[in-house]
Order: sequence, then C-alpha cells, then structure tokens
Amino acid sequence: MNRDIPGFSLQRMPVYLNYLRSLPDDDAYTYVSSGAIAQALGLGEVLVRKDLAYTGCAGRPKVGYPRAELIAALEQFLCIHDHKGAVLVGAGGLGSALLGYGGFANYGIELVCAFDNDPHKVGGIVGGKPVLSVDSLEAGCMEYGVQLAIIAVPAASAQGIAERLIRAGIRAILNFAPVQITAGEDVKVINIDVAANLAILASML
Amino acid sequence: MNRDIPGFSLQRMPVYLNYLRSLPDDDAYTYVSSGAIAQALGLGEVLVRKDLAYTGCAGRPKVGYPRAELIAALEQFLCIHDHKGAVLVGAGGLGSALLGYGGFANYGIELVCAFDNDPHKVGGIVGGKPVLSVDSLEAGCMEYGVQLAIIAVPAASAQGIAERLIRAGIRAILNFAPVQITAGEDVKVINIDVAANLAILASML
DNA sequence: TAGATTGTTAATCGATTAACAATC
DNA sequence: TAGATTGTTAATCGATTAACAATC
Repeated sequence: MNRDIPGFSLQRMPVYLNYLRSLPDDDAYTYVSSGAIAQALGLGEVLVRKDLAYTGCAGRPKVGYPRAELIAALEQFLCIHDHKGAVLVGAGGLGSALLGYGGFANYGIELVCAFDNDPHKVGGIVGGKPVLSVDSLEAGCMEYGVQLAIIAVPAASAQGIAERLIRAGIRAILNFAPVQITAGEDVKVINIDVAANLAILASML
Repeated sequence: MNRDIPGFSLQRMPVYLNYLRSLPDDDAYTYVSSGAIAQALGLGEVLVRKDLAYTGCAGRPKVGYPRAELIAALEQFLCIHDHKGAVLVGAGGLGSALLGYGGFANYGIELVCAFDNDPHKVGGIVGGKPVLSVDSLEAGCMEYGVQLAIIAVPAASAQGIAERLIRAGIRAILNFAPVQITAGEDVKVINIDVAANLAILASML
C-alpha cells in the first residue's frame, strides 16, 4: 500500500508523527507549519511538505497543517490502527529490554511473546510477556498469526532463525544481530547493528 | 579524516569488516572477490569495489582482495586501533543491556561508565561498569576525556542530556530516545528509534 | 592465450533543493 | 491588498549501476 512512496520519505513518517504527538495540546499548536516542523527536526521545509503530501493531508496557505488531522493522516498512512503482533527471538540483555519497552504501542504494535533456548528462561515471564522454547518457534508464530519479528540472538544463529521465521509466515524482520540477514524479495528486513553505528560515529571524530 | 567519502559508503564499512572477520580462517578465503562479498551482503558488486577502493586496499584481477590486508585496511579506515572511550546516559532496560554488550570491543570502543538519576542504581555496577550520578555527568565526561556518548534516557530528557554532553566535550552521540536530537554542525548524531523501525516494517506488509 | 576479476568512466536513477505559481 | 505559507515543476546533487578497458 505504501510501496509507491520513496523509501526515505517512509522512514521519516514516524519521525513526523512522533514530533506532532509531542507538541503541547494548546491553541498555539492547532496548526503547524512545514517550516516549524523542518526546524524542529533539522530537515528542509520543502522536503517536509513533499513528505506530508504523501499522507493526503492538505495544508492551508498562510496557516499550516491542521495538527490533529495530520496526526490522523500519518497514523492511517502507517496503518497504526490495524493492531499488529510481533514476536521476539532471543531473551538476552537486549531482548529483555525490548520486552519491557512500552514504545511499540505508540505504533499499534504488540510484542506477544519471546522465544529463547535457555531452559532457565523458558516458561517464565519477562517484561510481562511469556518466554517460550525456541523449539516451538514455528508453532508459536503460526498460532499467534504474527507477520513481524525481532531477532536479538547471537550473530551465529541469526540467519538460521530468520529462515525459520520466514517459513513460519513472518514477512518482516528487525534484526539486531551483527550480521546482515538476507531474505527473499518478499520479506522486508531492517538490520540495526548498534556497535557498528557507534563505530561509524567514532570514525568521524 | 573520513569526511571525503560518501556517507552511504562509510555506513557499509563496518558491514564489510564484520563479514570479512566472520569468514573461516581457511586457505579458501585467503582472497575474497567483490562478487562473493556482494552476494553475501545483498549488494551490487561494482558498489562493493567502489567502496573498498576508499580503504586503499588494492584487489588483484582474477584473484580478488587479500582478506587479511583488507581487514587491516578497514580497521585503519575506521580508526579501530585508536582505542576510544564512550559514556552511556540512562541505565534502564536498554542502557543496562548495552553496558553488558561485548560488541563494542570489535571496533576498539569501550564503554567506560554510565550515568543515571536513580539513587538505587548510582554507586552500583552494571555489566561490569560503574553507574555514576547524572549530576556528575560533566565532571565524569571530562575526567575520562571521552568524545562519544550513548543516550538511553526517556524522550523528555534526551535533548537536555545531549546539550549537557556537548558542553562536556562530547562530539558524537548515538541516541536511542524516540526524539530527534539536534545539535550543531560540529557534533555528529545518529538517532535510532527501535519502535519507529518496527512501525516502518509493519506499514510495508 | 583465454578467462576472470579489478578499477574507472559514463549513464542512470533517486532524493533533495531551488524557483515560483497558487492560495488564503 | 500584502504577506505568509502551501504545492508543484524544474534543477541540482549524490548514489548506484552499466559499460568497458586494464590486468593478472
């Protein structure tokens, strides 16, 4: 549905939504101009207008964009109201932190459960979510009917886990293991390597 | 030093390094071709050659790139041997996970300490690193002489913390709070919003 | 030599910015 | 009306890919 928009514009949509939601609920912010948004987010103002045009929410010359409508348009654009489930694989340090993180709800996403291979963790609850055996990964994914997964396992197991997830019906993966996960065209993958990002910053000093 | 190379090339450098390091220490991998790298990482092979050219490591026609030399060139390119310290602000779930994460060492970076405002955590040790009071943030940064920081505090405090870090001499920030941190031209910032990334994936389903 | 691979130059593609007309 | 802001079209910029020469 959102496939006809430039990738970089799509990436900025949650940023706009987040910013607009953070504004005080005040008459002064009933309308927001592209210039104000651009300044707050460090972007060009023409870019902001072009991005917002994709949401279908029209701004008014001399006034700006109606904030409430714009938020609603962004929410619809990001399909936030069709509540989606996600599973997490790997309940280690990072995985446990993600299980306890409340921020997914802002985008209509709920982490339904985690899978781990540590018998001390399996059967327990972390961040309010059940931790299941990684043996039941396929069964669990299909039972919950989820299409989204987060991988937070060691690098060596990540690609294998990804392949199992895909066979179990997962169609999009957020990968924190420090390897590039490769998958077919029909599966979306975002790789986030925390240490690599810090290394990039360090090399720019 | 690395400022004359395209931003996207720089971002791929740790990916190449990681991949090359992961190969078995085997005669079959003394040389690696750009085609093999491209296939493993899902990139175009011309792109790989162009990126690798920035490292100054020359490949040999018909043979490929000498793996050990290429790793050394990438390490030098990323300045991995000038050991760098980093501080973390916010020892909550995500912060604690980062304190216990060993992956920074792969890039010559060491997390030296964390700052938090929870009196129950201050004075303690998490992931082997001391947790100091956020009141001593400026003093701590200057004492350790660090230029790198990770922000893992709630959204509302992130911008303020960033400004304090910058005043204390920090020149690059990896921000996990779900707000865009803005700073002067001379300070590098990478914002990673985990929930937003999952939302982008979800909207593409 | 023939074949495989690198490295470079030109072409393409996509994203951002600039210019400006439209609108309230 | 004048001024501020949106929205669109054209120009620019940067990144990727294609074509091909160079090399072992």
